[in-house]
This record gives sequence, structure tokens and C-alpha cells, in this order.
Amino acid sequence: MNARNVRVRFAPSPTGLLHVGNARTALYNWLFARRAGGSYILRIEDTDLERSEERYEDRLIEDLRWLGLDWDEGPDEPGAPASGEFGPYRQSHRQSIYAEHTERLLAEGKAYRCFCTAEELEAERNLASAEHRPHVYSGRCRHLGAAEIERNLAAGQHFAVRLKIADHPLRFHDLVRGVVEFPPEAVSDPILVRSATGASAGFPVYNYSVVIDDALMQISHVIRGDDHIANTPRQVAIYEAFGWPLPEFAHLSTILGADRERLSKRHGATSVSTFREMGYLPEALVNYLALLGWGAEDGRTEIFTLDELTSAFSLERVTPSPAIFDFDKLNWLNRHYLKLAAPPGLAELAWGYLAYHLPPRESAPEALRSWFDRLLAFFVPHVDRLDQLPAKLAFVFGFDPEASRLVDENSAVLSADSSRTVLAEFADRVRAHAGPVRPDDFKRWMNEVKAATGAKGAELFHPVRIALTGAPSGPEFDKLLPLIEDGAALGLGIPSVSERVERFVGV
RNA sequence: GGCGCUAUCGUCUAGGGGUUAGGACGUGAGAUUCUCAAUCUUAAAACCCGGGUUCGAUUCCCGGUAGCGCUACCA
Repeated sequence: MNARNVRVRFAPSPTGLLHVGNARTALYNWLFARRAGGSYILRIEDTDLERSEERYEDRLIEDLRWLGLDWDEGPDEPGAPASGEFGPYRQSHRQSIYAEHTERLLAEGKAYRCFCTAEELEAERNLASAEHRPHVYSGRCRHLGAAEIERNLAAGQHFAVRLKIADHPLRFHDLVRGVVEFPPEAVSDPILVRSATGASAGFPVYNYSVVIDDALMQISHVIRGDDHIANTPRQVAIYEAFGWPLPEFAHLSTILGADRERLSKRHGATSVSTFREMGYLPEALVNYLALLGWGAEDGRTEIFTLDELTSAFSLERVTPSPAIFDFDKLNWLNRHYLKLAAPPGLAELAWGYLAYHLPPRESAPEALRSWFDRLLAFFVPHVDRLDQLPAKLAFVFGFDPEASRLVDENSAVLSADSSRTVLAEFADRVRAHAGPVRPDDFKRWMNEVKAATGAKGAELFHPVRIALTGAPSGPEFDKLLPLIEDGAALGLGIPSVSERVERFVGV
């Protein structure tokens, strides 16, 4: 490790829910910090007063915690002070810091006041477009004399503060892309502070405040989305103006939807909290996001816990090319982690999805809890996410004989003569039986029905399956029957096998 | 328009001057099952195009093309 401590930050704007792309950025930052034994800092970039909302900040923090990405330094929370010595960690609380730095730049002649109006600037841009030139500021206010500046100030003219860009290429090193270089004219003199009257008044622009924050917080590695890559030369110039050392950069590729457009709401779920609501496990999302733009050194391992990722991760192995978000692969991983999930935790999660059928978990009797555990063990491996459970389990909790007769798939099976005789024979045996139906009973009856009717295989099983579950296909009876019978004893209104048969045949 | 970034199976990726170009998801087939799913086995499937360097380029260089980003007194 080099002499400089590794310090990284995740700096979201609380203007919406945490997008999976940002979650990946947060993850890579976290992994890099943990791997290096460095610090991971959370900074809230809430300078866009129009769009920033406190509730989004709360959700953000909740989502990061859910993913397991804890931070060493971050903003204060209700009732607790900020953690870390480089605060405040909200940009809205750092305005005086920015103002001081602006004074300094102005005093040192590294920045200047620009009195150009929006109209004048737009005219310049239009001209540049027409002449097929890059849109660069002419630098008109760069050489204003002191007298003229005083006059403008005295007249109360609004001004913005611009940085003087030096006449040399702006280059930086990117851990995932190598050296990136921009000619100075590609940058032009950027605005640092928005226009207003007063000494250095006005709000600093994003590109300016990030640099001040990153430098003051001693960030060693700036890991962020590649939509910032074209902003970086501007930022490099700001570091230079202050005489600050450049951090290392790492620009992560964009996450796209199946149509190769930036992943957005119309592609389906995009925010971490939506994935959580759908019943994705945090370990699945984390594992998937890690794989989206990074590959293990052996080229084949794909399943990683956060701990395993921490020791395997390196920025050098991050892919520079954009990646398409693949819901199928996420589903596969989620299934994997669902199967691995510890029963108590899983039951607690799953309970919420079936709350409609169940009493509150806290007040549920032990018999119900353990039955529910068995139910989950049996069905969870067959869903991609927890929110598919209600549909998958609908037939266990409720039973609608009339509706199931109307389903095309069912009526085709039921209309066969053999189905009628099979069901009649089956019903006779169920009626003659007292108490819950056990798998042994069921097996014996099916053999008898088979002998009595001559039906076998699907011809034999499908009608019975429809009568019991409302569908010709489904899970194995051996395990399903006890689940139904034990469930029926719980007083939740779950129909027993004999009730099902009675109601179905009676229709 | 200008500038920049990117380019290996459908998708995520490994690899790298000479390889049968590897793995995973998904897809097809088979096994299993009353059935569906799960599971196991198996198959098909890729180096964007054109030049150059080289004995030899998918790999290095240049150009093209395409996708994306930036081009704001948004973040």
C-alpha cells in the first residue's frame, strides 16, 4: 500500500430513489475501501435545492444499509452527530467553505468574474455551432481591467465566477481506462460559482464543490459513473488551480437496458428499494451488481458473498464497456440465495407477502410458524422472488372449484370420460375415509382407482390434481398432501383434502 | 455540429501475437417425474469492418462504423 491512505466516497444526490447503477458505484467504492483497509465516506450532494428531498436521503441511507454497505464517515442522523472529522458531509452545510475558496482563487488571479449575460453566451454557442467549432467560452471577461470590474460591481451587475484554464492538455489517470487526455480548448473557462451580486456570492456549481469536498476530505480514489468522464478535465483544472494533488480516478461504465438505452423505469425495476419490495435478497443484488462490469480472476467463479467479494475485488479488473442489465441472471442468483437463506429470516420476510392469509407473525402460534417454515422450504426453491409467492401459494390458501373448471387447460382434461370415472372413484374413497389424508392413503387409493378405471399416468393424475389444486401440474403429492392437511388444521380456512374433493365433485 | 468513452456467443464475462477462444445466464435436447418447476447431463452459440505492423493478428497501431456520454450559471 502506498503512503497515502485509501479514502473513497460515495456521493449521491437525494433527488430520487437509489438507482442500481448508483448502487453498483457504491458497492465498488465500498469493496475497494474494505479491500485496501481504507475509509468509505458517504457524502450527500444536496446542492440542487429544487430537487433534493429529505425523504430521499432517508431512503438512500436505508437502502445502503440494506445492501450491507456501511460507511466510516457520513452525515449526522436524527439524534446522532456526524461521524468523521471531515464534515459536514452534506454539501448544503458547506457553503461557507466554498465561498472561502472562491475568495482565494479570485485573490490569486486563478479565477475571474464574468459579467456576460445568458443571452450573450447563448449567441456565442450558436455561432460556434454554425461554424462547426466546439462550444467554448470566448474568454471575453478574462481580461477585464480592475476599473471596469469595479464599475460593474458598483452598478450591481450580476456576475459568475469562472476558472482560468491553463493552456496545456488536461490529463488524468483512470484505473479502468488508462490515461485520458483532453485539449484545453475542449474545456474552456468553466463557471465555478453561479451568478449573483455580492463579493463571491452565488451557489457553487457541482463540478466545483465536488473538487473542494474531495480534496478537503482527502479522497484518494474517485470512483464514479462514466457520465462524469467529460467533467473530469474541468475538475483536474480546479485541483491544479488550488495546487492540490490529483486523486486516482476510476470511471465505471453505464448500465443499460435490453434496448441499449440507459437503464430507466420503462425497463422495469431500477431502484434498490423496488428490488427489495419485489423480494430480491440483498446478497443476490450485491452479487449480481458485482458481476456487472467485473469478473473474477479465475474467469469462472460467479457466486460471491460480500466478504468473498472484498478479497477478490480489484478496480483493475473492472470492464470499461457498458453492460446490459440481465434480469434473468439476477433471478438465477436470487433463487440461489433464496435456497440458501436461513429459515427464520426467510420466514419473516416471506410472511409479509402472505399477510393477507395470515395473522400477524408475532401473535402466530408455534404450530402455524413451523407449518409455514415447511411450506416455504417446499415452495421457495420454485420462485425467482418472494413477491411470486402469493400466486404460487394461492391454491393452498383458497380454492375455487368453479373457476378452475372454467380454465381451458382444465376443462379439456375434465371433459374426458376417463376423468369422470377417475374422479368418482377417487371421491368415493375420500368420503369413506375419516381424518386427514396421508400420502400412504393417497397412494393406495390411486392404485385402486387405476385398477378400477384402467386409467394411468397423466390420465389418472391430472383430474385428481385439478380437483385438489386447480391445475393439472404442480408439486409432488407426497409433500403437498401433508402441507394441505396440516394447514387445514390451523384454522386459517385452508380447505382439507376431503373438503376440496367434496366441493369440486359437488359442483 | 464538436469532444470523449466503448466494441469477444442473444446477455454478463475470461483470455490474449500462434488456444479445440474458457465459464455463467438464457435457449435446445436428454435424464428424472403423473405433471410443472427444481436438479443433473448435454448441444448450439462470439472475437464489428477495413488497412497497417508481423512469419503469423481476435489480441498491437491507424481509420471507419455503431452504441453511449459530455457539450448548462443540472447533479
